[in-house]
Amino acid sequence: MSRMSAAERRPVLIEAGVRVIAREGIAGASTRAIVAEAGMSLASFHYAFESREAFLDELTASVVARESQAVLPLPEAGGDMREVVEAGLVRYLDHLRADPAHEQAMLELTQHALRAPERHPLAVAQYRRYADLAEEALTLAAERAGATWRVPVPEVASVLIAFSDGITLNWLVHRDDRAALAAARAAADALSRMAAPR
Amino acid sequence: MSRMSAAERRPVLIEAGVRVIAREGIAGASTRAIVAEAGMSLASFHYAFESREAFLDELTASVVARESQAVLPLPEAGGDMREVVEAGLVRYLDHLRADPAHEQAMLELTQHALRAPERHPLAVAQYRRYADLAEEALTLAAERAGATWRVPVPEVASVLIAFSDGITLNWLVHRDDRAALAAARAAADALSRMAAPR
DNA sequence: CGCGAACTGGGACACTCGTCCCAGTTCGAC
DNA sequence: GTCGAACTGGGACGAGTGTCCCAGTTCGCG
Repeated sequence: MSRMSAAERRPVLIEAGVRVIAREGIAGASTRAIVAEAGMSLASFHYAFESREAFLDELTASVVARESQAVLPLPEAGGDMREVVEAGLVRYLDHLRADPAHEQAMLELTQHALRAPERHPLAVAQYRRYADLAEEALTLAAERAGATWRVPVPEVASVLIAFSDGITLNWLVHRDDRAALAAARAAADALSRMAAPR
Repeated sequence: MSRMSAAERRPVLIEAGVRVIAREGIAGASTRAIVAEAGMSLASFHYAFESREAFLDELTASVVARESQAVLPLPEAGGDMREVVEAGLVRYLDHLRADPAHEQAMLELTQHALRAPERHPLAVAQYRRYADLAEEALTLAAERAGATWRVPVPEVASVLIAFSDGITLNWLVHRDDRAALAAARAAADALSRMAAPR
């Protein structure tokens, strides 16, 4: 590997790590597998990162930070709240179908963070980010639909995230687009009932 | 370890395996950790099971097979469909709160099964079992509420499972009972709208 | 009682893992 | 150009892994 500063190396390793985890899971993401994917030597890894755990923590944080293209911007669908929310969920489903490995990797990172108490804040931060995105999307949706949320937006967002997670997990198991769409429709229905026309 | 036939040993090892996975995750469920938990020697493990993977497969199947106390029987709540479904979900939440490690273990087993194509059928079977339970519960709920499902029950079940999964995952991250209840209420609302009074 | 099959414990194997070390190379600053 | 710091590759380490082997023990059956 040509010369490269530790600071430049970190993002390269993280990209490689994301690819390996998507392909093989966290269990398969050994330091050796990661440096092989990145095309560098093992020593470079521990020159750039203190440990594999520290690497995984930074990877999680970094991948979560840019988790935004999935839902936003909302597709420009008109209609009432139900339709707008459903369009948003359908858009998310498209994203999921386009890159299932990525979403599966996110799930695995969550579970990995859940396993050790000292990593729990990472999982919370991950979901904090999801919540921010969801709130933004929901506010936008209310604007589009000309409605207001009767329930505080953060609470609506929390329900939206729970629904998306469940739909994701089920789609990963069955790869059943119809079922996912049906669930998305039901979710949109439930969510839209937390809003009232303005 | 006192003398024991391979056939008797298998369930004992599986119980031990479930405890280890709940405590330490699949990654921590080494053959040595499992036999230590079961109080037997390493050789007994491979006398009873061909390999660790075969063991995990059988463990998954066995644990899924008896996954039923969580939802059924439905608590005897009267009321309309929304109330009955909500009561069922609340009951599931109680079960989740009582033994989070178990639900987390189930999630990990699903993801483990999703990782290798040859184990994918196991994940599907796991969800097939969930679907059966959900269908049973939904049919019972319709009876209780004196209503009928306007949508085929299997489809309602699939939505119910997606919602429960999502609520579970989010509760495992945040341990936020209020948020889980809010999501359960929203889910019950959406589901009940797939039924009509008889 | 005897005998063959079933089961046992302990040790060993080949391997992978995260991490570390160290002698070399390459760079930027002076 | 020199020099010190930054970076490199390769090899080694100790620990942990799944699996296997084998000499012993124990049991049920005849």
